[in-house]
Formats: sequence, C-alpha cells, structure tokens
Amino acid sequence: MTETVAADHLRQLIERIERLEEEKAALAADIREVYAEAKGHGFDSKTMRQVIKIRKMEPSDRQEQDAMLTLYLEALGIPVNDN
Amino acid sequence: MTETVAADHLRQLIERIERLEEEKAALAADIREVYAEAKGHGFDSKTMRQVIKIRKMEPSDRQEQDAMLTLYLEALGIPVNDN
Amino acid sequence: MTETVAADHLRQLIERIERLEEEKAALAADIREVYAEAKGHGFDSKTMRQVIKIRKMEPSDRQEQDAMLTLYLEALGIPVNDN
Amino acid sequence: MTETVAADHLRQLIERIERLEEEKAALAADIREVYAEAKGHGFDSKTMRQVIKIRKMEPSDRQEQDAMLTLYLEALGIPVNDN
DNA sequence: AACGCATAAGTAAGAC
DNA sequence: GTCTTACTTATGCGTT
Repeated sequence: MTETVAADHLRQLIERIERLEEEKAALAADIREVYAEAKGHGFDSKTMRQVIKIRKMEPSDRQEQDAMLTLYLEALGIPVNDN
Repeated sequence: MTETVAADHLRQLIERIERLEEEKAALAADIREVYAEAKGHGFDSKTMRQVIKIRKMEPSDRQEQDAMLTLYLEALGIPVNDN
Repeated sequence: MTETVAADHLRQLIERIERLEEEKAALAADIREVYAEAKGHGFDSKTMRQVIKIRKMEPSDRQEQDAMLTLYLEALGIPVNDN
Repeated sequence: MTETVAADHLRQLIERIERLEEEKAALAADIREVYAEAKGHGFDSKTMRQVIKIRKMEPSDRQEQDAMLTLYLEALGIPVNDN
C-alpha cells in the first residue's frame, strides 16, 4: 500500500538521522574529554575555545574585526589593550 | 624548555579538538541533508524532530510527562486532545 | 568635529541598548523567581513551560501539529497516548 | 476544594510568567530596533555587541582574559594584534 | 543532589 | 523566496 511505502520511507529517514545523531553525540563526548584532559594539565578551557574560534577565522576577517572593535572602543574612550 | 613542552601540548590538544569539531560539523551537515531530502519527499521536519525526541525517551518517562501535562492543562481548563 | 558627533551618537545608541538589556535581564530574573516559587509549591517547571508554550499557540495550529505527530507515530508503530 | 486551590495557584503563576515574558519580548523588540537604527546610521551591529560585552566585564577580568588569550596565541605562534 | 553555566537545538528575523 | 545569521530556549554537564 501507499501508506506502507511512505511509512517505510519515513522510518528509514528517521533511522538515518538517529544514527548520525549518535555519532555526533559521541564526538561531542570526545571533545568534552579532551577539554577535561586539558584542564587536568592546567589549561583553561574558555581560553582554548577562544583560540579555536580565532583559528577558524580568516586572518583578514579577524584583522578587520579587531580594527573596527578598536575604533569603537576608542570612540567611547575605553582603553584598548596593547596586547 | 618547559614553555616549549607546554606549548606543544597545548597545540596537540587544540588540534585534536579541531579535528573532532570538523567531523562533528560534517555530521551536522549530513543530518541537515537528510532533513532536506525528507522535506523533498513531503515529510515535515519539525514533526520528524518531535518523533526522534520521543523515540529517545524512556516510555515510562514519556508517559509521566504526558500525564503531568494533561493534569496541568485540565487544571487550567484547556481542552486536551484525546489523540 | 565629525568624529565627535559620530562618537556621541554611538555612545547614545550603546547606552540605550545597555539600559534595555538591563531591564530585560531584570525581567528574566523575575521569571526565574516565579519558577522557583512554583517549584517550592510543588509545581513542575518543565511542565509549566510546556503549558505556556501551548497557550501561546493558535488552537488550530496546535491541533494540526498534534494530528501530524500522531500520524507519524502511528506510521512508525509507536503507541500514541489517548490522553 | 484542594484541587481548585492548586489550580488557581497554578493559573496565577502561569499568568504572572506570561505577563513577564510579554514585557521581556517587548524589550527584545526595542533592542532590535535600536540596532536597526544604528545600522541605518552606518554602525556595525556585531561590533556594537562586542563593545557592550566588553563594557559589561570587570576591567580586571577583561585584562586577565586578554592576557591569557595572548599567552596562548603566542604559544601557538599566532600573531597577536597590538591593538 | 541541586544549582548555575555552557553548549546545543530550535526558532525567528533579516540579508541577498 | 531562500538562506544564513542571531536570539531564545532547553538540555545536559560540571560544580559545590
């Protein structure tokens, strides 16, 4: 029947998604583990996350962002760290 | 030097996380694709997500949840669907 | 100077947003408090949130959603609670 | 009856939350508006958000954060902008 | 064990 | 109109 075909298709799609979600959850767990290990060695997770975010950005984009932020901060008289 | 050792360790941790994040992002993309395919066949993504959430729950937990929701809705005079 | 004008404008916009954000944060705190009070009286927060979500929906939309979910669950052979 | 008392109490709590949520949503809309206005005057929303986040932090916390980030970036050989 | 935090999912708005 | 991006909510995790 048509209903059965549709039901079977739905089931297949759902099961594919569930499998992928499981793998994704496993990776998330792995990532948490690495952060835990890093913490155990004295590294700061939050800073590591910032680093990772920065490494993901194109250098030019990052530069632009930084420049505009500096501009805005100076306009407001907020001291900008000369890192 | 100590700094070098720490730096190397940090780099290794960061790179491990980045690899895992990449794989995770790839899976997320795969999942999106399956939903898109499902949509193309006339299935509703939102409902599919609900189904997946329900399948993930323990039946007893789901039952409890449903019962409490019904209780609250009835207390407020909101008609409850007798599905 | 032009820069000053722009800087002043920027400052005004930023400060307006900050004021609004503060009020918003205060309301969020109030909401958390009400949930805490409710919990203290034996009510379940999660269920309350579901109720609030349902009350926000148009009855017809809610009906449709429910109907489609039931359809999908039945297609997969998952028993549907006759609430 | 006890049920009635509980039901009335529940209703009151729910309605209080709904009122607070409404006000919160209104503020969120106001904030969006200010950003839209800012954008209309040539300001960049994303950068403004960063500025607001920085202004919310304690200067000492911000300093610490920046210092640690610089440390990590240098350890990885990533050039740090001398803002 | 509960609390707050932080990530992740879902939703809604805005840009192209 | 789609598509991404940002906000909001929710869940789960680590912490106390």
